[in-house]
Amino acid sequence: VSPASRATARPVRATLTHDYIIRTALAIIDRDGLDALSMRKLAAELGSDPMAAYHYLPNKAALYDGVVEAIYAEMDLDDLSLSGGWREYLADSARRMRDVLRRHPKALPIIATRPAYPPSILAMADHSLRLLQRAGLPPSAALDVISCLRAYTVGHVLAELGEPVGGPTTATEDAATAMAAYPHLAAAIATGYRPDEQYERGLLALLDGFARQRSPRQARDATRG
Amino acid sequence: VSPASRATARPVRATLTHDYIIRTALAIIDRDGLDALSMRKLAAELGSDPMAAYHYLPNKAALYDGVVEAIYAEMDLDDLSLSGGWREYLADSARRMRDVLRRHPKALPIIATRPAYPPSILAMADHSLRLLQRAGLPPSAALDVISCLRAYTVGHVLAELGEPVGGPTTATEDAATAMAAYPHLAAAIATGYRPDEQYERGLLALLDGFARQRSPRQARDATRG
DNA sequence: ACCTGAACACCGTTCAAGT
DNA sequence: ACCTGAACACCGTTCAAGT
Repeated sequence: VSPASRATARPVRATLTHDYIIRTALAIIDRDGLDALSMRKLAAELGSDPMAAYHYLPNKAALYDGVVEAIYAEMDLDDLSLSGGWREYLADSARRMRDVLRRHPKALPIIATRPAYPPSILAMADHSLRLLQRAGLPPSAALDVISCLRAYTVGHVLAELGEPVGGPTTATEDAATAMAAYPHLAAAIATGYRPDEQYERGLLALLDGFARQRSPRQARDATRG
Repeated sequence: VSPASRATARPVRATLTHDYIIRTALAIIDRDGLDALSMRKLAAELGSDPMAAYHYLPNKAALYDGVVEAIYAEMDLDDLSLSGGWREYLADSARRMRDVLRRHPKALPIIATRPAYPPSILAMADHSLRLLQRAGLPPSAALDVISCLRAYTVGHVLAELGEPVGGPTTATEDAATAMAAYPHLAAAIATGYRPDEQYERGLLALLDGFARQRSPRQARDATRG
């Protein structure tokens, strides 16, 4: 490595691979944000012509798809305990999903909206459904359970870490001042924001609620009063 | 109005107002999608120079903020019953939120990520907290409840109607083929997708779960077995 | 096969100018 | 005050060309 090439920071070049392109794109997103990722900037980071990536990808949307796939691939399920009951398994896999999303806050808009069916997610879903059906739930109800858990998890991470799509808000009144007129809201917010505890509470509430739906008689009794 | 100006479709021009600009922007998003909204296209629709809007808005991000605000303003709470218990009120306001989000699927990415504290939302939140505290919850726990409900609602609508941020996916394998290897998943999906019922199930599960957390002894008993 | 480079039709926004 | 129009520094992608 010559001193000159060391001085030019990035372009060390590793022959360009689909995988290498995707990993570089994810690095740019994590570092500079979703809007900062352009085909031209990606090329500069790769040390190639802006058009070189098009030999491995049909368009920029495919780049996004690859990035989402790469993120989900980070979720390893090997140490996910299969021995516990359905509640433990569903809770653990939801927490694991949350952890992965939280690792890439700048990528949340594409994670939350681009379709992706990576083996990790599908395997988790399949095992979840198996456990739920074994516990007495019909297939459609079981699917509802895991769909709602996923929706809750994505929504919660988005609320916690999601950056405004379309660029930063023009600083007008912030939350604190707007809420001054609402006493209960102001008081509640003053107690602080603890996203981990909040997520955990909602997760357990969802699981408890679904467990109760499993036995309708019990649920009906509890609803009164 | 001359025949010529009637022939040129759009540019009827109404002197340009902040409100009129925002409403036109929302109409473009609803019709053509988020990426189709450009300052130049907006100007064409308004019948003005591309720079005219900058007299009412500092930048495009402010346009997005206005659009989100306008969407939330659609939610009218006047007929939201205040007489029922906290569960009825929380369920109703969550459903109302969902209805508004579903009316603007193309705008979901900005709704889900841009901060907005419109009176409608704040008033709803405040009343919810009041009811929850009256039911015995401490302020922080009450805030957790409504935050989780909002996260769940946003996440669910996003999963149902969210279009891929960054453009349509390059058609590779679709969901159906990818899931062939996962029998429980395939069987569950074959039963069909009913988003309304699914949302309702998750909503009630969340509320049931939170209701149970309210009385810890009862919850602890139910957890075993 | 893999990569380049010019070119096209777009962007958001600045800036000086018009009324 | 309100709006225009040229200009700047960007975009994603097509297309012909190089090795």
